[in-house]
Amino acid sequence: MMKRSFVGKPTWWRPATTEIQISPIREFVIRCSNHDIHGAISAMDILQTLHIRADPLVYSSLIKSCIEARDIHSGRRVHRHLFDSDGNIPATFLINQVLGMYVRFQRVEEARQVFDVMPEKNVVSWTTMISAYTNMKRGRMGLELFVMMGRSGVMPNMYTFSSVLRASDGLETVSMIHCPIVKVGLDSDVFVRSSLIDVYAKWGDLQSGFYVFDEMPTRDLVVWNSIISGYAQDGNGHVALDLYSKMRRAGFPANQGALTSVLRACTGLTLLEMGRQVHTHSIKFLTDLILNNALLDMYCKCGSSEDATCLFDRMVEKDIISWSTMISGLAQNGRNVEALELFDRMPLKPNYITMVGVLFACSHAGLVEKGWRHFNSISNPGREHYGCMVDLLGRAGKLDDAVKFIKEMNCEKDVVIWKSLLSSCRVHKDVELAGIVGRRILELNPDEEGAHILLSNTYADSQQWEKVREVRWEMKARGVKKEPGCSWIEVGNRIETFIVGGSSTRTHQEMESVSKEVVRLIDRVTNEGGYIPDTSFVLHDVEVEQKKESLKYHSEKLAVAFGLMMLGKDKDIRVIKNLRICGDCHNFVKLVAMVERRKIVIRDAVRFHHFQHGVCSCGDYW
DNA sequence: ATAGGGTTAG
Repeated sequence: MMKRSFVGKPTWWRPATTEIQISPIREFVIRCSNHDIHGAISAMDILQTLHIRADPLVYSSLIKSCIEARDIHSGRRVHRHLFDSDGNIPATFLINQVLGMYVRFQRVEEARQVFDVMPEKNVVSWTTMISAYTNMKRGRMGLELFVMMGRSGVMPNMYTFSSVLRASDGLETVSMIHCPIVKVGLDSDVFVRSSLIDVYAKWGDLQSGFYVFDEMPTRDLVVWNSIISGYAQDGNGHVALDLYSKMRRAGFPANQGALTSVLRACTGLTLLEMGRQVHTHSIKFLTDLILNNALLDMYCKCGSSEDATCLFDRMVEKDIISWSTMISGLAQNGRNVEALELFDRMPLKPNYITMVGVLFACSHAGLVEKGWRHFNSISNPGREHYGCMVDLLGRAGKLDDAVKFIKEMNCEKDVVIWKSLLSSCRVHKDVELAGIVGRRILELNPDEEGAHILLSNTYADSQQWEKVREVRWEMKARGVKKEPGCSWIEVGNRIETFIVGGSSTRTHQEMESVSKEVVRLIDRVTNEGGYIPDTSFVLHDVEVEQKKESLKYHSEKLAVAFGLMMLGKDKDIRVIKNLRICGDCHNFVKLVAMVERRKIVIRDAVRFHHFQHGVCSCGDYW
């Protein structure tokens, strides 16, 4: 009798590859993967011991489930399965899915390892890696991969371009990427366009960004917001607001992103009333963290820390930006102690920016000891932190300590640091040190306007008119111009601007009545508040009467007078000034707030002054 | 299977 001989395993035990035989298991795996990943993977283990290769859909479904369940361990098991089963190389699209999974789990290096050994990389593989790197702020690597991709002969698509644009490190790179986009006609894609607009704006070429925007046949909300936020961030709030209303007229609804950009524009322009209006539109998005943070910042920077506090207390979710915004916002509004208390209550780890706000609060509250303690708690202090400390020591009159600190500090001694010291020299009338520091600044940057002014002011304080003339002459020779004092106030839906001695938005006649109001106020505070003009703030060597005359027309006085004339009794007067408020105006406004029984808020170049009942929130320490 | 915009200091 012939014996039947078997070679290897019996035929019925052969790896089954047909759809019919595996389909029950496949269905089991897919069904499991929705609620029980471990069970599903165990089923895969069984398949493997049976030498049954699951079909791609099974893997695809499993990977998706792992991502959804945020289960990286199971993800790794599926990954191993994919490559272990009998040496076959998985389909590229499956490996791409594995890449995507690791990227989602923030494991770019793991993704990279898989990517590097992929035999066939397609557009998706490359794009997944490039966008992973750009999202992790590793743009350099993203660009490198983009170049490698080109060399490997794979054509980028719109997905690739919109990702790689965000990795660009300067205008040169942007235009280098822009060229091929135009060449292959991918600039019609809205994603590519919004990336282009954003990245042009980011590197300071808003004009090119606007050009990309302007020639678009079809736009969507994101494209609109890209250009709006570009202008808002560039400090061009008026253009941003104008574009926003155009967007609304074009029929687009205001979503979170758009409202956030509009708020930023309001913040930049210090438009509190408009900001409030935006707030009412924002209640639809009550829980949007970014929008809330923008609102906090708007209220703080528009001088209403009360509104900011109220919103902050109601916010369900707060991140480090919310806390940092509130801390420095309170400090900018003279609520330094509260700022520091808030910092003590903060449940999150402070970052670089948080500590800038904390030190700012210490320096404006004159808390030297506390400032030192906080400074020493920073593990890796940077330029801004050193700057705050110089400010802190200088303001407190510890000029020697400030000099010592600068000498010993482990960071570049730039113009900002020296300017901070120079302004302390002026406050504490140290003419000698001012001369040295001023010269130092002008060596670093001969066209530094602020240093010239500070220096000449310091000399003027101590009546060294010869030196004042010297500095003024040097400014003239260098063509350095003093920025004229300028104040503005929001009345109705308009902004009224006042420059020294006049107005840029009112007629001559209207100015006459504003001047009359200033005179009336001066009389009133002189009689009822004992106001004496402090002519030491007039910096030219002229007769006393002439000095008094010139003080009258400081822009902040005009703006305050205008506000009192135009706004209802129940409204606070809110004025913004481009330079620092002068000492005479500071005293004057304190008295006006008292005799007129009004709350007056002036934001100068550095911070807010809240005047009420004859005192200022800064405690005259500024 | 891969893509775009919005928030804190200076």
